[in-house]
Amino acid sequence: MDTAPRPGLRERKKQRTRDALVRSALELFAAQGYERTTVDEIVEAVDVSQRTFFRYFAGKEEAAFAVQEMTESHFLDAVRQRPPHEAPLDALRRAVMASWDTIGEAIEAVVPIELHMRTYQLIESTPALLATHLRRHEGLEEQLARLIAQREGVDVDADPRPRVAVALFGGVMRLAARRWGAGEDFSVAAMRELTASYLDQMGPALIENWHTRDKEDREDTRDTP
Amino acid sequence: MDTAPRPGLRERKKQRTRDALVRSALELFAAQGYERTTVDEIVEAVDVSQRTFFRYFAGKEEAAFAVQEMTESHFLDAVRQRPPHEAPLDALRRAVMASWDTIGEAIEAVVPIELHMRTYQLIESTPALLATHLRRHEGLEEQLARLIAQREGVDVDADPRPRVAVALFGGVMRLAARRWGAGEDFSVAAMRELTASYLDQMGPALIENWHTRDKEDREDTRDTP
DNA sequence: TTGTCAATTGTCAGTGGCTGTCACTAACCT
DNA sequence: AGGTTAGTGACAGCCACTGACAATTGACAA
Repeated sequence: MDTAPRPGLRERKKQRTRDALVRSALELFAAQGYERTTVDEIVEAVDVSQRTFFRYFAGKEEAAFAVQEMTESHFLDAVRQRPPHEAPLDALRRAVMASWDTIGEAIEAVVPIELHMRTYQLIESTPALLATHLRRHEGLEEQLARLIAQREGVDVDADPRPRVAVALFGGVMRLAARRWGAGEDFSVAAMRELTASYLDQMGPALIENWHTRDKEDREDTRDTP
Repeated sequence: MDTAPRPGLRERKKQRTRDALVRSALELFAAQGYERTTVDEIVEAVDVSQRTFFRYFAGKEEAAFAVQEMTESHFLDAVRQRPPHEAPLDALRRAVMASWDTIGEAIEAVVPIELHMRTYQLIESTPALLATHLRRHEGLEEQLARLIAQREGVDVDADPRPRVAVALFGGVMRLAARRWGAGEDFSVAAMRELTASYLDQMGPALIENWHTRDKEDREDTRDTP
């Protein structure tokens, strides 16, 4: 089970180079923006050739998502650890909250958490990065759907509910992230509160009539009711 | 209100050049794929300089989404035309269905519908295009949320329900599109059916217990219920 | 220790998307 | 007709990214 028997010098060196590239990239991105940072600048700070950078990362973007990658698999693990009696959406919600609490350490091993939060904010505000982020998010939804289907003992392709449930959940999670990025408070606590409050609104938003009181409000100024 | 008083020779020429570039691009994309098509190839078929292409489109991608742009604003119009007594999610659903019916003509003015469907399929299957598509989709959701809030007479930023409702709806619409792209039948009819069936599952997916029968299934193997 | 093999890296040359600049031409306006 | 403006082409250049080949270095055995 232990995935670390003994890395070996070569492996360790590789890991160090990779981490250094990620750190260099994220710092430069945070300092001057994603587009205004060239790959040459990134590699210069680590003192490797540009070609080496592209051997570690398929593109400049991949370096920007290196830490995100970690948090995503961490979240998937959190979902897997949810007790099976929890309802699907409940399990997803609790998994998110739980993973916020424990992801910190893993991140710090590569970059300061604050830098990661700034990167996340940068992703939300940089069109090119946001686009890639959303594509990755869809990939995650597919994996989640399979997990949920497995949990509930149904077939992902035969029963639409796993994918629909995850789509609903994912839609709201994205909304929370978007609003978080548009706000002022870039703390984890703010993210957590926003997420919770939006998830709470899933039920109310589905209710047919949003106006429980003052029906006068709906006097139609149109001709055909 | 009429936005077409008299185009003028200059305007007409510009429109023709733009349409020709879109058609050329979409045909080449469909024939050899997005990445394998160079801008030089696109402009050569229309006999303009590469520089001109980039004066019409911010990038190669923008040409790929030219027709999508039309369908999106068409859909927004359909939402605006929904009678105010329909519940938000009901109005959205009916607007989608209605816009499928009437979008055809507008598309044909630029490219054959079949080419548009192939392009849509290409977008779903090309990572770079899919990413951009998803970003555009989020932009659309924001506009939708404002529309819904206006319809219901609430404040988009004070009341979370418009954005949540749209997020739920958008999530399911994306799921339908994704599954459509993964399937075999690339017809509008197939898309319509898929959409309807997934929207029907929104309620069921939110139900706490997916297993209506055999409660034996849920005997908890854990200690803390 | 040393020689061999394979993985990692650097160098170089090139492609393709995209931008700035500038001069030229064609459409518009009076 | 003549001046103004918009659209265009040609050219130079930046930057992300790739293929090919040579140089280096860790891994491992003789």
